[in-house]
Amino acid sequence: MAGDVLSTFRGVHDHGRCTDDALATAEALCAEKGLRLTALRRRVLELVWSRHQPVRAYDLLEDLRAERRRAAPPTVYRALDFLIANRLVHRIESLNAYVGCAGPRNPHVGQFLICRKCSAVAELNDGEIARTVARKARGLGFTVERQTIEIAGLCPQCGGTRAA
Amino acid sequence: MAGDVLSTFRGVHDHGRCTDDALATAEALCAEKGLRLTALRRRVLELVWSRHQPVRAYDLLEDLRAERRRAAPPTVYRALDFLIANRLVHRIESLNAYVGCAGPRNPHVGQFLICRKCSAVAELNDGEIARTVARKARGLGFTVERQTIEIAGLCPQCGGTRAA
DNA sequence: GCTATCATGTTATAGTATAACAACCCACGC
DNA sequence: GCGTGGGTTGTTATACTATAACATGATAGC
Repeated sequence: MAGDVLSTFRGVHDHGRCTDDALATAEALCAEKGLRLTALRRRVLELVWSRHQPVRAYDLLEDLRAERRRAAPPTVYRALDFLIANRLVHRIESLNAYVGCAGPRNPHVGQFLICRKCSAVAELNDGEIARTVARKARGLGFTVERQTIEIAGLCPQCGGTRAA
Repeated sequence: MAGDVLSTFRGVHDHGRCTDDALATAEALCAEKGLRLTALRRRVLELVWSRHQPVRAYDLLEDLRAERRRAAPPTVYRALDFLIANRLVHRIESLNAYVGCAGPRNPHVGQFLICRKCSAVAELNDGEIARTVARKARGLGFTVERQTIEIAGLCPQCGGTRAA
């Protein structure tokens, strides 16, 4: 097993459905935990999911402004902070961009395959990678708190080799 | 074996010496490859090494300006571009900062342990991690071009567990 | 020396993110 | 109901990060 692929590359799934699912899951999760998924936060989450690509903060801001004229940078950054803190969204460090978290209920670390051609992103949740990294770090006396693993290259559609 | 640790945490080595070594290696490498390690580029590389921490571009700029009044943002960014392209410097994506590459002659991928308390960074060159990541990605049909692996936490001095 | 090329200077601007304080809203206890 | 207290959002300003575009300068090979 290659591990769970929580978000697949473009074309491999029903995108409208995955957005709806993500919102429903977010609603349920926040209800369980007593978190306030306000209209603004919910809408930002929806906008993050609305493209199948990493989205930049100022693109979200532009979208938001179409329907909420008062939106300013802090509006979107604060919503993103909430969503990230509660694992509903991930930040892709190497792109300064954001993607919806594909499995907010799973314990996970944030491993991403990022296609440089079509910008599609797949989120992995591979325990073997996470454990290997953690073991090596521990062996050096380092206490791991957060793993940022971002793999750039070409997705299968854009020139990757066929999967086995 | 935990793999090579190419840059150790604060206090574990002779820092003045490692800076000198890095510069000497850079000189030699550029001479071999016909690259122009100009005074500016050499100085920026030296400034990157001069602290044992990730350095931000505008801190480098401030340092540079003390001795070269005409320095502007492109001055430092262009020098960094050259140094990164030739593997003499790494960019830490999660910090928007730069560190000297500890082993520019080794084939390597850029794996970093980053202490959130003292900001020390250790560069790993762990083949097992790199191979595991590459194998998983390949298994999904993805062609890997670049791995960004940044592990945040606490170094041994700041609260990490003792190394075995 | 000429010239092509690469390097640097210079000005301006694009892109990313946060500080600081004001206003609002809503759940809760009185 | 009525405050009141915390969390959310509005608002303005600014800090931080990076690049575009064009001018000028240095260098190497001919």
